[in-house]
Amino acid sequence: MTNNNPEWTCFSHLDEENGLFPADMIYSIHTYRKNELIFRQGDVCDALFVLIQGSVKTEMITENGNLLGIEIIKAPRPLAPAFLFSDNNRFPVDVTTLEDVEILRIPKTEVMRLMTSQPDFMKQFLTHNANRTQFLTNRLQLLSIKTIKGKIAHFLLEQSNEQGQKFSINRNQTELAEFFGVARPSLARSLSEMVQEGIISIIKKEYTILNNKRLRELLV
Amino acid sequence: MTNNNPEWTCFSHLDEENGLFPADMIYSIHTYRKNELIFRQGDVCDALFVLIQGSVKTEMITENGNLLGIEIIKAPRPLAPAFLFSDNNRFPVDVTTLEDVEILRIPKTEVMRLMTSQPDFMKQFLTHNANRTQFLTNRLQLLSIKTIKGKIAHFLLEQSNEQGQKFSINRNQTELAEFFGVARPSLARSLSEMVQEGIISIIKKEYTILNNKRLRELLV
DNA sequence: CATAAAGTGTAACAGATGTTACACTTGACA
DNA sequence: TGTCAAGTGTAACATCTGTTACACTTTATG
Repeated sequence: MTNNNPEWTCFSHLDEENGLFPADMIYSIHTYRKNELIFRQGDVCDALFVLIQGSVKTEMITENGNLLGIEIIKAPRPLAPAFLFSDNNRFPVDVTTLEDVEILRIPKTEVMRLMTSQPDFMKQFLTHNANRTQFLTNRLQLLSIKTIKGKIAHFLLEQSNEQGQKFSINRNQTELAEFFGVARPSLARSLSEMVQEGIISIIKKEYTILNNKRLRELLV
Repeated sequence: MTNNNPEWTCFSHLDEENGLFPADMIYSIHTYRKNELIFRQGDVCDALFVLIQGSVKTEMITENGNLLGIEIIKAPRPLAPAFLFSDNNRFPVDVTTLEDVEILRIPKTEVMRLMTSQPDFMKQFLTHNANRTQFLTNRLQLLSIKTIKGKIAHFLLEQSNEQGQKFSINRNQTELAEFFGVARPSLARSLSEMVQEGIISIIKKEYTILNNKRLRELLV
């Protein structure tokens, strides 16, 4: 999960007239200076906003999975596209620029028209939101598990689904602890206990699941 | 947030030919008996499945807000519509019937066609998914708060945004505790401490915020 | 190779929450 | 009105996690 979502790179070359969008698309471009508050929590979200230049920060769950706090969004990416069509279509957070930014604004009605006339646009929009939902669902599952060992088990079992019993994890303990929303020494304690109990082994960043059954039991 | 989502009631009368869908819509109807496992976690989700008769249970976050566990879905409602368009389009959970059910299946390509040809269908689909995302985001914010008093503060402040400083909550302590994912006596302890500290008052199910500032400080 | 920075293992202690148990209050209903 | 079930308040104790601190190991960099 990266901030530079390839789905939306088309927008970064909007001015090159690359033909992905109809010539008659209704839109406007807005520029803001560094450190401007451009959306407030509660603002009505009646258009699709796409960050096409620069970066902003919001306070929400981050795309790289860390807990609530500051999320930094870099162009090109849409801003809260899921809220455009929700019944309570208001921004859930404040959005502040980190540098000079350019934002593409497409009115909701125009988005609707694009969706019906441009299948590729629709597909991108749907896929982006679907991925976001899946990501949120997964994070929610992880956070719903209350014990640290349970979180570890959930995470490792997910990895092993994709990569087998032995795999490497490219995050250090500090990053993992943030990802789980726990304190680093607490994570280290849980990990070393799981190693001592023979459930997993850790050599550098190589994790091996030794006892699948007992790992599953930790999920609770 | 109710299980009988009015957005989708159109599907419950599909056989009445009410004209909401084109006569040439491609679909199939599948029936299952009670206690059948109809989807497995990991199954590819290549069509839109709409439960039009009966009820099923899944293990996920529930729509009424309780933590992981059994979610009961009653017709009419789509099953995991967000996963249809995600890159990893697989069911995140097992789905089991609770009674005899009927499921409408619309292939992905047909969904795409409907979306472009039927603006109302598209709108319903988008709105449903948007609401779901908003719901998940909100739950995630709540779960990200680690202290019980913080969760209570988040919840009460949300209520007061909608209803002012004084409002009634139609959940009992047990339900609230489940909603927060904490133990009931622990919730009771935190509530009574907040009352003693003069931050809120509780009379029956009437909650009043007495000290907005201190309540906010509990969010951390 | 030397050194600093980053990462890891671990311990002692504090604080928060869960568990269990029980008394009391309220509300529904015969 | 009496009775029972559901809901609430609260206490004692167990358990888990966070905090802080520090030593050790590994990695990056000059």
